[in-house]
Amino acid sequence: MHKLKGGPGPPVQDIYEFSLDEEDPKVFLGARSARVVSPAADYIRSEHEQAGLFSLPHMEGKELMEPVVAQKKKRKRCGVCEPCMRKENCGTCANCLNRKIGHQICKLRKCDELKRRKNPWEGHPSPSSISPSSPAHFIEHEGDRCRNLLLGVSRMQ
DNA sequence: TAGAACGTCAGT
DNA sequence: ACTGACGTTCTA
Ligand SMILES: [Zn+2]
Ligand SMILES: [Zn+2]
Repeated sequence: MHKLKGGPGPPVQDIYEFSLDEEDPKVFLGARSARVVSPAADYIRSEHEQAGLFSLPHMEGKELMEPVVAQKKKRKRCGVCEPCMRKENCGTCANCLNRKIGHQICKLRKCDELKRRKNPWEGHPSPSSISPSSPAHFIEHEGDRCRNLLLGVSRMQ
């Protein structure tokens, strides 16, 4: 509801929903239409269909929910970092300029947490070393920073 | 390795 | 259905 239109009132702070489930890289059947990415299953299904071995369910316009699971849940912006609090896009950065095909948020508004944090063991983002001077603990607790800030525990550093 | 393009998710 | 934006893949 009330989104916080062009109100001069600073109090309202686009609070974002905080799902306590930081990351559930496992079972998350959230996909709207179960577009589960199971290459194997998909492949097999296709093969069978094309081979005429069977003609997939005739479920009234419903796609079958594959049990295969997976599909990493998308992370959401923290909502408290500087970029996150920016209210409008610059309109001049590369992302703003090719929003139509780039599908990316304005560079000035890209959440700091989303820029960093991407489990090193997960994807490419491996700058050779995760922070030259940052004990693992820091990184581990880094995530709590935002939450704490929201909770009013801005007693850090 | 950064940036562009694309696929897809997720909120309205 | 539309639209914004994250994640992955492709490309220079
Ligand atoms: Zn911009
Ligand atoms: Zn943020």
